[in-house]
Amino acid sequence: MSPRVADQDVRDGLLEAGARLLAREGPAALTTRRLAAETGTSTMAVYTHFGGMDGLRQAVRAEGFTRLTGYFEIVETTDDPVSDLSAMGWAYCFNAVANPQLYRAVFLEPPIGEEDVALGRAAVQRPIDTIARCIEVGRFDPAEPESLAVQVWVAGHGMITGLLAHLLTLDEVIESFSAMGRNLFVGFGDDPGKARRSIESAQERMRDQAPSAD
Amino acid sequence: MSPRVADQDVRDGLLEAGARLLAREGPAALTTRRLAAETGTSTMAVYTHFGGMDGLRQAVRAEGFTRLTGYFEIVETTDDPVSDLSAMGWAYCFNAVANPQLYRAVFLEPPIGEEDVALGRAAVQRPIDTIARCIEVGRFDPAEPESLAVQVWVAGHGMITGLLAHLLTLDEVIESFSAMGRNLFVGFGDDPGKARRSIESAQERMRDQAPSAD
DNA sequence: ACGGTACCATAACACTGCTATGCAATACTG
DNA sequence: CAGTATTGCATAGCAGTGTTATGGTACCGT
Repeated sequence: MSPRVADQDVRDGLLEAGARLLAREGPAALTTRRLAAETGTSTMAVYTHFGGMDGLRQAVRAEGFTRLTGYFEIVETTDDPVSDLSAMGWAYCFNAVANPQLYRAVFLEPPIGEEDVALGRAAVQRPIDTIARCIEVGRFDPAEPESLAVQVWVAGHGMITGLLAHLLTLDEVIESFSAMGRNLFVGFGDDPGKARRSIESAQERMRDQAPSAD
Repeated sequence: MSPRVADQDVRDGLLEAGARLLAREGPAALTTRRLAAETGTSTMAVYTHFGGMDGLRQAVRAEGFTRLTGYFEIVETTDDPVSDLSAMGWAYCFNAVANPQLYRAVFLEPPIGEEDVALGRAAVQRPIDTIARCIEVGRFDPAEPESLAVQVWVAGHGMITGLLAHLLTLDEVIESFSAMGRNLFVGFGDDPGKARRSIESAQERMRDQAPSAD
């Protein structure tokens, strides 16, 4: 199929340039001719490697998922799973704020293929495991971790998209983040005081992981 | 400025055709030439009336806000403000499911002009008033209604966008809708039993307001 | 009735994704 | 090792896009 090494180089170059162009100049900059100029090839390379712009966008989308997984992994596991979960929430926000255009492409565009949905669900596996741990140690009442994860993700995703559309300010997001976290965690069964302290400790843990423009 | 009546007719025709094309065939169908063909004029009409495609898209956006306001207004005010608030949540979802492309254009695109943000905040005035009523009658603890409204909107918006991106299923949305509502309302100070009953009554009230394709 | 103005139809420009064609270099095959 | 087959990309072109410049035309105020 793809025996030569140089082919993979061109493919990776297009993917890297695509993610970079999208992140820095927005979706309008993601054109075949621009990609050809950036990678020193021609527009046809996009078709041989991705079948067209839609295919390349889908690949960039997958790249965004893996980048998100990376953000989740910088959160270390402690003996306070609620704090870990909150920290992942902040990591999620940092990823979105650091790469807003990529976040848009990944989570707001309608999926080209169904395999993207599978990729997305795989990316949130670690938060789901953390929620399961919250249940195991008795912080949350027994429940389906996936069901709780949906609520947590909805809260984070809703805040991020509201922020990206300029319908919420950053201050509102920060305030709501803590408030919604408390309300949800207490609703899940956690003690109000413990929930508040876990959320604050997460904020402390993530303070130095400030978002850096990519 | 605009003395003749026919001018307004052309403007309204473009706007109506724009909203219809966007709703039925998606953003790709929203082109100058297509609009010209639909309204029986030429591409220049878009420029005289809206200054370009961006201006027309912005106008369609505003149309989407007013349509949302209309959905809120079909919810009658009762003596249970928590039920009213939940019913508006369902109305919000119905609007989004009935006009997904319009919802995308209104709430997911980055705002062209800041006046759109003001329009959006005006559209959610009625839910905010309802939250204020929840506080007045003692169902919610004293708080800034806007602060609580942000959390409610974030929950609804997050679920809708997750649904539109095929990252959530309709079943997940319906389940989460009730669960998040309960968790948030109880966090706001409501009695768990009362919250549950109000949400269920809202679901009952809105049962016949099923979303119809536009 | 006439000047002025606002509106729109026509045509063109630069740009987009995409396809057909051909060439060059690689990989298989005897 | 020679010859062929195949893969990958460069070139050029097509149909489509938003936008602009240029006219013409119908209206409005006087």
